[in-house]
Amino acid sequence: MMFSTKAEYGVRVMVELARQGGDEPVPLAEIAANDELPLAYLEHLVARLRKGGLVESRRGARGGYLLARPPEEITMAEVVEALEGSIAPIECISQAPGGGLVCSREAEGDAAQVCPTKLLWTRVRASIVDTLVETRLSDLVQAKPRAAVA
Amino acid sequence: MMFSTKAEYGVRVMVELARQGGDEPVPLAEIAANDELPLAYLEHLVARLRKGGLVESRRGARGGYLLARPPEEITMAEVVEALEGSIAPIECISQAPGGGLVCSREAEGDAAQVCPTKLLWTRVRASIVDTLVETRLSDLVQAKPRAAVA
DNA sequence: TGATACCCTAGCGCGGAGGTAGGTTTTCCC
DNA sequence: GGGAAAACCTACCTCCGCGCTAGGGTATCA
Repeated sequence: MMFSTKAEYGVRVMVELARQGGDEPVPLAEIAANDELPLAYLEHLVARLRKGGLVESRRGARGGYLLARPPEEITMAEVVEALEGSIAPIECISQAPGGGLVCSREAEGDAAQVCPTKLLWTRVRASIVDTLVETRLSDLVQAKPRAAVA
Repeated sequence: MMFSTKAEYGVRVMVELARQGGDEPVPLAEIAANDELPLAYLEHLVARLRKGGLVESRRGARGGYLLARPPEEITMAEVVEALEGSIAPIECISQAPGGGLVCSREAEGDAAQVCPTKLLWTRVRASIVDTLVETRLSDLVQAKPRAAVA
């Protein structure tokens, strides 16, 4: 297993918000009920989405959450990163402040000492990020006949 | 973080075995010393590699491990799967006994109920597996001047 | 016969995942 | 103005798997 339920639940919330479409804010309680997810826990996740600039909130009665941008302009890379933190397939690989990837195993002085497995994890990371960037929120929103709109 | 150190260490062991090349079995203690990894822990990992048919062992004095096949014929998908178990980006997705992917969230009776996020995780999984299959052990083995062969 | 190495089972400490609890603040509607 | 509805914030709690360690047993060589 690689992504936690943070990513799973969070993506579901985003899909649900995209479905409701309008300018009317959607209360979290409604989403929690629809997807049968724990409300209190969703609050933590949606806080991350908000800090990531993916979602906006309206407080008070008749409040709730809305997408900050149209679904076509939201990539799943943004969503997953907001929820899980920066995407790395393995602990020793992280992104340097410049875009490049760093392997903590080759930090030592010897420049000749190249980590042989870095190639693998770099490739894996790239393929994950690529498909997350290619997949937009709008791709996940289908017509699914919403059973009952209470 | 997505793969544990099981994958990290295990891949390193495989690379080390590929480097030593020959028909001479390599004792695990040597690999542990070279890579500064805990021997007792490596024993657990290499057991998985053996059960996965990737490595063969010789017991007793002058024993050790060898690759079961030449490095060009070993994909990283096999290695990672042996170490980590079946590759799934998220808990609710698993592979059915037939190759297809199953989402535990849509098990219920209604056939109309399609999980909207399944598309995403299916894509992610596919891209990971693809690059793991494409990358072979031989790709990771470079000339790295081994400092001192004791 | 001893040293060397693989092999197996058990257990343990810690951190993070996956929540729960309870309060505070903002906003709408009557 | 006074609820009620919702977002928001902080603190906590439990459980499980990761990353080991420990201590044996067993095969094989010199």
